[in-house]
Amino acid sequence: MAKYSGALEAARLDDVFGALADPTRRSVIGQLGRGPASVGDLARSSPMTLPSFMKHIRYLEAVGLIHTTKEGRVRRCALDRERLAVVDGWLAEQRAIWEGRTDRLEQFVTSTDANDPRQEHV
Amino acid sequence: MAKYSGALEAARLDDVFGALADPTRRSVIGQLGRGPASVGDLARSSPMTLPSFMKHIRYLEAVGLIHTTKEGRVRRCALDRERLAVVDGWLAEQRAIWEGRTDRLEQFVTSTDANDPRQEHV
DNA sequence: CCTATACTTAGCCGAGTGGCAAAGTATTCA
DNA sequence: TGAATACTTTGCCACTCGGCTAAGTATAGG
Repeated sequence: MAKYSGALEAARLDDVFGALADPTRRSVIGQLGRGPASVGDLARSSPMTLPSFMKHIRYLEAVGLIHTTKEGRVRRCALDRERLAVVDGWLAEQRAIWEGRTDRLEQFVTSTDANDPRQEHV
Repeated sequence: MAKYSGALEAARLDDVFGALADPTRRSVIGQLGRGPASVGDLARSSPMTLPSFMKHIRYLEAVGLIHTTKEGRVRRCALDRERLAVVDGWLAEQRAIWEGRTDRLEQFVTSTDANDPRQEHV
């Protein structure tokens, strides 16, 4: 789960990409894309035991891709779409590099330290 | 590095997302986006030892994000952009699930607005 | 031929991931 | 009240990851 001190955006990328690197977690994201659901609902489509499944839920929550609330004995999960934007941002940045323009789009998308005159690669 | 038997696409997603979950590897991809480079060139921007760095190179190569060739005593690395398309594909799939029609990057990145009746949070 | 360069191989290590089973807690329902 | 439901906690385990050092191999250059 990557513990950076300064590079916030990089830490988020580590976390989010790491979260997406697992089929169970991607499946959860896919299901929550259709609307909120309880842990039990989500777990039903997975072959693993509940404690194991819960680890994935907590991982996703820690990373900020989902958030959960307890309602009675049920834990309801919902997607936090905006966290996925860092992926789009990174991809856009790469395309900007390929196309030789290291400027506006990238600046906009990775808006963590916008007052930093680009200079870090190599 | 996930070894699936049937689910090819899922395995690729595991691998590619896994590859992107590391800052050293993302940095390599970023550098190679500007053109091919030797292992030494790439490693120079990283604080780690060469053997450690090489592991990342081999990881990226195994996943299909880069390919390398040996020229004399130098190993030249180059980016395989098309492998990154699986990420685009997955994101598009998610967007299709929760928005149904939006596919413009800028709009997605900026879309923290919720004019969609299906979601109450965010 | 000798040396510097550019990896490469081998082996070790601590931390983290991803899974399990068993037992516990808190609600809900009859 | 008592039982079923829906997690939750605890503890264990195998394996991978990401880093290291040390030593080896293969060119390139002088």
